[in-house]
Amino acid sequence: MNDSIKPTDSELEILQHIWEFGPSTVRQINEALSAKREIGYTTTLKLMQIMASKGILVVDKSERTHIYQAVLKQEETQQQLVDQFLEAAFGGSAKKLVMQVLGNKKPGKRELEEIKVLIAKLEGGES
Amino acid sequence: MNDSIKPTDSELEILQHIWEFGPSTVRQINEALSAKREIGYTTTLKLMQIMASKGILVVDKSERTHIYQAVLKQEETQQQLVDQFLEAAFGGSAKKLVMQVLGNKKPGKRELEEIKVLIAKLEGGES
DNA sequence: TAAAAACTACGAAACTTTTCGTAATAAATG
DNA sequence: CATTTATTACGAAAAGTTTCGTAGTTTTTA
Repeated sequence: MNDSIKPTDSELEILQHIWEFGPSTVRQINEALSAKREIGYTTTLKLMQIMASKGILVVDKSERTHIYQAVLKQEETQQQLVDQFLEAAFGGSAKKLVMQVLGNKKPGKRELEEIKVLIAKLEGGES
Repeated sequence: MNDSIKPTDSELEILQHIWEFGPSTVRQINEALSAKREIGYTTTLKLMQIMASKGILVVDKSERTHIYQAVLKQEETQQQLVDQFLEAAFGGSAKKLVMQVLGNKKPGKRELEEIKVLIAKLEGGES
């Protein structure tokens, strides 16, 4: 049931690009990564091939230029990542993580409003 | 200035024990870890020695049984971890992370209250 | 005091991740 | 059509992480 994945940091960089721009080619991703740091084309290719073999990405090979897309939805993956991070870094306490983030990253007024709305909803929809 | 560390998952398990119980011996930590998973004593020892060599832990060798403690405060380390995680998994958006955590972990009423208090403080202390 | 238990040190194996070079092939270009 | 460019496949090196065995000491125990 619990096929919890564990993308590495490099893999997350790739996922983030796919989340933002949709199914992508090796070249597109390599160009995005190259903007941030030096990385060879075949390095990116290999990373993506490994991600496919792990079942993180799925490949469309119908054309010569392969197209990679994510198997899981962004939200599913992020949820797993949050769960793992919460456990590893905050002993599982969601409250501590939220307080830490709010206290130190200081979101703007508008974002705080959205968060308050969500909290109100959570308190209203009493479980 | 920015000596950003990157503890591995094993290292975080060890840090969490030290955060909770204070400076510890290898035996104490090994017993805690052993409760969760199988791990040999010398494995734990080696991990802690490596953490010391990386500057994550500092060792008191004045007695035969060495005592290890964390170099950075829990909050400092967690802040760095949050920063890195935010960047790697949520493209740096604190709001998205908070919304995701609140939405899926559903903290209890009391915890939500604490969070609201913090938000009120953040909104009051207008920047 | 002899044997057992507790510790540290150290090397190295097994894995994983990251990186890239080389080769083979297909497509585009001059 | 010959050459350059784009693409995938593959192997392997380099670096980092995790694991543990063995050896050498010191301490405790029978």
